[in-house]
Amino acid sequence: MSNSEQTISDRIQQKLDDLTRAERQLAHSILENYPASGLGPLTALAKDANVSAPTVARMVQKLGYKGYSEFQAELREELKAKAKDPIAKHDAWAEGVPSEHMLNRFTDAVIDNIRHTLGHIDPELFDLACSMVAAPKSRMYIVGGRITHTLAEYLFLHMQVIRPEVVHIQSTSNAWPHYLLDVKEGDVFVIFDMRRYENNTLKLAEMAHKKGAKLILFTDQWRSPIHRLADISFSSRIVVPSAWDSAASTLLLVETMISTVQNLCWGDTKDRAEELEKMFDQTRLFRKFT
Amino acid sequence: MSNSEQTISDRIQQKLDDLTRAERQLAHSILENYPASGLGPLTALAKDANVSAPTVARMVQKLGYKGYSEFQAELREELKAKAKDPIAKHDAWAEGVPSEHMLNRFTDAVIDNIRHTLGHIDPELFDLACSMVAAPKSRMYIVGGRITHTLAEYLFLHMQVIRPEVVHIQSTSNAWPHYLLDVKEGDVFVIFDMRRYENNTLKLAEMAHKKGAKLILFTDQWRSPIHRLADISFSSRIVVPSAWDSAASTLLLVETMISTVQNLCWGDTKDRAEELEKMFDQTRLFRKFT
DNA sequence: AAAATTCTGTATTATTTATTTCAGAGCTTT
DNA sequence: AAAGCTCTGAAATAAATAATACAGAATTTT
Repeated sequence: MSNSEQTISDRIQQKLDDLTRAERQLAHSILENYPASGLGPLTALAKDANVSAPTVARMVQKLGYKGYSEFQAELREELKAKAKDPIAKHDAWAEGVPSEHMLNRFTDAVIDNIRHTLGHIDPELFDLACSMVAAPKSRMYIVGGRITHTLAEYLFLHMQVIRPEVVHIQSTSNAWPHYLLDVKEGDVFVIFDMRRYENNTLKLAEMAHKKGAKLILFTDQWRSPIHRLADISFSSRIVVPSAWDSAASTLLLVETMISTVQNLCWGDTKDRAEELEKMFDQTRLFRKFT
Repeated sequence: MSNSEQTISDRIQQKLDDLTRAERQLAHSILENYPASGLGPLTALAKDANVSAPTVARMVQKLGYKGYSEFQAELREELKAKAKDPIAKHDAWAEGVPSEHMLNRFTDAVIDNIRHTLGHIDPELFDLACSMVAAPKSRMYIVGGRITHTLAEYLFLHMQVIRPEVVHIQSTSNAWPHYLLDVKEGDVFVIFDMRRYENNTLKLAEMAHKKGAKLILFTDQWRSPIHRLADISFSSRIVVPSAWDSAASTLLLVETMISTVQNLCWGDTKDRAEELEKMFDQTRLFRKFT
C-alpha cells in the first residue's frame, strides 16, 4: 500500500457517500469480487457494473487517482503486499482485528453450526417438507414460542405472500386454543421449538397431532420432545460463544424453505405478489427503490 | 480455471523445461510475485524480467494462450476463484445430493454474504456501537419495518433481559409518533431498514435524529437513506438465489452484538436474568431442561 | 412548475499496449 | 572455424484501451 495503511477497498467504502448513483453501483461491483474485477480492462468493468466507461474514469479520479491505470497499479501493489504477508491468511473474518475478537469468534461458530446443521439434513425429507408446505389445499399453521416466534413470524410474513390460508400462532399467547378448533386432518403445522422447550408449544403440538395434522418441526440439536410427534424434524446447531443461542442456522433453513416453496408455487405467487405490490403502492409504505 | 484444475502457476512450472533461457528468466520473474506482476501491462512485465516484450508474447503462446490478454483474463479468473476459496472446500453442504440442490446453493450464498458482510465491518465502530447500546443511562429504542421487525423483535427480546429501558417500535404501526415524545438527547436508536426502504422508518429516524438521539443502523449493501443521519451504519449482504432477500448475515451481526453487549453488562444482566428465571418458573412456561 | 444544477452515456480522440516483422546475436554441430 | 540453426530484441504496425467533449436525462432547487 503505497502511501497509507488503508486498502483501496477501505478507501472506496469510505468515499461511498461522496459518490453518485452510477458510481456507487460501480463501487459495489468492484467490491463484489475484489480485487479481480478492478484488474481487468476499464471497459469490461464498466460493462460488468452496467455503467458507462466514463463513469469508471470519473470515479477513480474521485478516489484520488490520476487515472484508471494508476488505480490498477495500486491494486497490484496491494495484491503484491498481501501475497508477501504470511499472516494475512484470511483466517479472520473481520479484518484489522485479532481473531479473538467477538466478531470473528462468533462468525466461526455460526459457520460451524451451519456446516453441522446442513450435514445432518436429509435433503429428501427437506424437499418433502417443502412440498407439504406448498400444498395449497391444506391450511398452514406456523407456531413459535417465546424467542422463536420471531422465526415463525419471519416465515409467516413470506408464506403469507406465497400461499393462501396461513396462520401464525404464538404459543405463549393464551388465545391459541381457539385456533385449534378449526384444524382439519391434513393441515400442516410448522413448529419452532428450541431449548428451553416450552410446555405450551408441546401441548399445542399434541392437540394438533391428535386432530390429524401433519407436523414439521424446527428444533435444536438436542431436539424438542415434540420430535416424537412430528412427521419431519430438522435439528439445527445453535451453540455460540454467548450466553444465548444462535438462530442463524435455523434461519438459513427457513429461508431455504421459503425459496423452495416459492418456486413450487411460482404461478400463484406471482399473482399474489403483484397484488400485494399494488396495495403497498397505494399505502405509500415504501419509497420507490432506486 | 478454464479447462482444468491446475493453476497457471502450476502450468508455468510444468512447462519450465520447454522454455528458452529468456523465457525461463521471465517465468521466474512472474512466479516471483505471483499473480500481481502478471496482471500488469506486458511491457512492464518484460522490463521487470529484463527481457523484451516479444519474449513475453511468445511465452504466453507457448503456455497455450492465444495472447497476453487471454493469459491475464485467466489469471483474473483464478484470483476470483481464490477469493471464494477458503470456504469452498465444502463444495456441497448437504450430502448425498447434487450441489445444485437449493440447500447447497442457498448455503453457498449465505456463507458468501457473511464473508462479504464481515469484510466490510469496521470492528472499532462495531465495538463503539455495542458500548453505546450497553450504556445504561440512555433509553434504547429498537425500530423495525415490515419484514425487519422480526430482527428488531429478536434484538428486543434479548436486550430486554440484558438492560432496562428498552422499547421496541414497529415503524409500520401508526402509533410510533407517541413513542417519540419521550425521546431525550443521548437516547440510542437501533434501526433496521432493508431494501425496499420504508418511508415510515425514514420519517421516524429523522425525528429521532432531530431530537438528538444517537442512531445505529442495520441496512443492506445498498444502504437505506437513513445512513446519512446515522452515527454508525452496518451494511449486510443479503442476496440469495430467491425472490426474497436473506436476513442471515444481519442476524449474525445482531447476535454478535447481543453477545458483546451482554458481556459489557454482565453484572447487571446476571441479576436481571435470575429474576426473569423466577418469573418463568412461576408461570410454568418452560419445561425444566433435562 | 420552471430553472438550474448535476449526473450520465454516446461518440470521438488520444494514448497506451500488444503483436508482428526481421535482422543480427548466440549457440550447436560438423 | 564455418555453416546452420535457434533465439532475441529493436522497430514498426496493429489493436485495444483509456480519456475527453458534449449533449441529453435526471435530479434538485427556486
